[in-house]
Amino acid sequence: MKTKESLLAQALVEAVEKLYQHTMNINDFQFQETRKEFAGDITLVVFPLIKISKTGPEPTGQAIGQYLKDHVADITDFNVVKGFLNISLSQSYWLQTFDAIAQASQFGFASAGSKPRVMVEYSSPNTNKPLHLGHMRNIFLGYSVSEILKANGHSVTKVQIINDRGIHICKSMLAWKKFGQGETPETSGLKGDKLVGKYYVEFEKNYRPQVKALMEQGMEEEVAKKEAPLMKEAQEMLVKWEQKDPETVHLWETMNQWVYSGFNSTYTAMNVDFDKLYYESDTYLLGKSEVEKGLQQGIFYQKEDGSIWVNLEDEGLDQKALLRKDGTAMYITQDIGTAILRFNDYPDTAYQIYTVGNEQEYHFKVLFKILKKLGFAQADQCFHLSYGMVELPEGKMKSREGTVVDADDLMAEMKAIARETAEETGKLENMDDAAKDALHHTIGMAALKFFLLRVDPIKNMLFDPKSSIDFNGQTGPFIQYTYVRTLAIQRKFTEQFGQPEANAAHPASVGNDELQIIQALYNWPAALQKAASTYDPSQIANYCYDLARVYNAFYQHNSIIREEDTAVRNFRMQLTMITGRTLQQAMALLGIEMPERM
RNA sequence: GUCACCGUAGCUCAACUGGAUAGAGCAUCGCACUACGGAUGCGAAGGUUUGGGGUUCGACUCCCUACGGUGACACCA
Repeated sequence: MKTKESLLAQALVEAVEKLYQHTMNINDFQFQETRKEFAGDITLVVFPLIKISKTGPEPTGQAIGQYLKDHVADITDFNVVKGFLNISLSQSYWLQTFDAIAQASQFGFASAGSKPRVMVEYSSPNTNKPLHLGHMRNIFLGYSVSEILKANGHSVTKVQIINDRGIHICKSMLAWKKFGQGETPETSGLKGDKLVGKYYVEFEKNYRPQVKALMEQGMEEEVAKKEAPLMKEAQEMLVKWEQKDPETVHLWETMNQWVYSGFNSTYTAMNVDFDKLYYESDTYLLGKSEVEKGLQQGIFYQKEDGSIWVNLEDEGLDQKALLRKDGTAMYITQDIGTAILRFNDYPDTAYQIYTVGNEQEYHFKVLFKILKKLGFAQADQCFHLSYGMVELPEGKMKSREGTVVDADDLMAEMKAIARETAEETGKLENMDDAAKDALHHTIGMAALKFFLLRVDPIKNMLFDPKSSIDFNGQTGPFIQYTYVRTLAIQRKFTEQFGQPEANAAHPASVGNDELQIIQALYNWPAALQKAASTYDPSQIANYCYDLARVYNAFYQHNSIIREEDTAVRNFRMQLTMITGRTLQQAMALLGIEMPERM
């Protein structure tokens, strides 16, 4: 396929040479989309050229426009408005472009493995709490970015690090031991992660009054938090765990299994997956030894009390502790170990992308500098895919404030709304219950994923549970509906006229609505590339919405099956099919499935 | 206190990275319609892009400044 720019390139360079005796590279010209209110398919911004032409923007535009029109067959017309040269391209150019798009089975996708391997980390939950709305943004983002990078030719390894170690786990374990009376997911009917989460809350419920009581006796809050009997017990448990006390380790393993099976069912419902899981309990020791190695090499230094530090003041950062004076690992220690382990596991990895909330920007800045100091060249390219919070109207989402939106609950709610809406329309009467149920889930997830992904990741976003998520307008189901309609039309077309021919002759001329669709399809590769280079799925989401909207406008004003002219009818059918295909392939990059009916 | 990010219609979000008259959806009002799938389409109304300076042919975008909202600055994770 010839891009609009490449169509003009040669003649444009020539034009400037002949008219102004100046040699320019095609990349030096500035193009943009022509605004709707003007005639044209592509616009050259002429302001930058007036220095060369030594005349005003108008005459420059006129002169270049005329030259182009005279020398490029596919340019039918041009106009100059202020400093903008609007160029109109022939219908035959657009028809050829459409043919090229239609023939590519995965238009816009780069061939697999043509770019280096990238590792994408996402989700990475703690094992003491169920997944909530904040995780959902993380998970959908990470999954989508992985798919987008694959579509752009990268090999991708999807991973997560599971924070299965530390005092927070011990809190759940302790509370379960004290108050659980042997409760299990089987006996309680609770999902494993919910059960463990319940005992985490239980711990806090009993722990807080203890702290309060100590403070009332005149103890400082800091001290009271450490001295409360429950906390001391939890600390003892952590020590026992580190000493590999069999009973403690066994309980830890049992409760972790509960959590993992709970998480897995949530991941299945979300339709996301991982290529490899990393566990903090496996990586923190490696982190420790790497830090010690770094100390020997003089990259880090040790204070008198025995703690190990790195000095990043040269880099404009601070000093940072890497290992406590008692020799135990910290959060960053573990991350160092994990990163190194991953580079060892997948030596062809060019860099890692960490999908983690923006509150950890400093942490990752530090981490990448440390990796660099340790001699990992990949550190330069490592990227913190930082995203903003999902805020609730009443205030931020923080588990301690008790305003979490649980992931499983929310998915169930979305599904219920999808069911209601579907039943109102009543189009699914001859579908069996299992298929309906799966469909409602697909639609509910589309609404949810699209809602979370259509916003620029770096921005904080708002989720209002009361108004919930819309199914009309700029939404996932709107796009699904458009897709489903393209299939319905195709079915009916086939009934009446047989399979649509892929290479049917084009009509003599096509209307503006049709051109709009071709142009929207043409824009897909650019949207995909931008999404990949900026790690931003919202580019894909907004593209899908645009394409669906343009198609719907066309559909509303033009007949397809009832069109009598065979060539026109076939062509419109082709447009319909390629639109559907593109929507389906694009939405897949957001992790959104397209149903056959809805 | 220092630093980072954000601030666009009543609300939720866009704006091709410096380009034309800042665009969509929701909500409001009004149309279209035997509709090939109406979870639709068309239109109206809604904006001093938080305020104030600057840079230049041209600023939502870059710089400075004030204000507002987040967040980070632990031998927490």
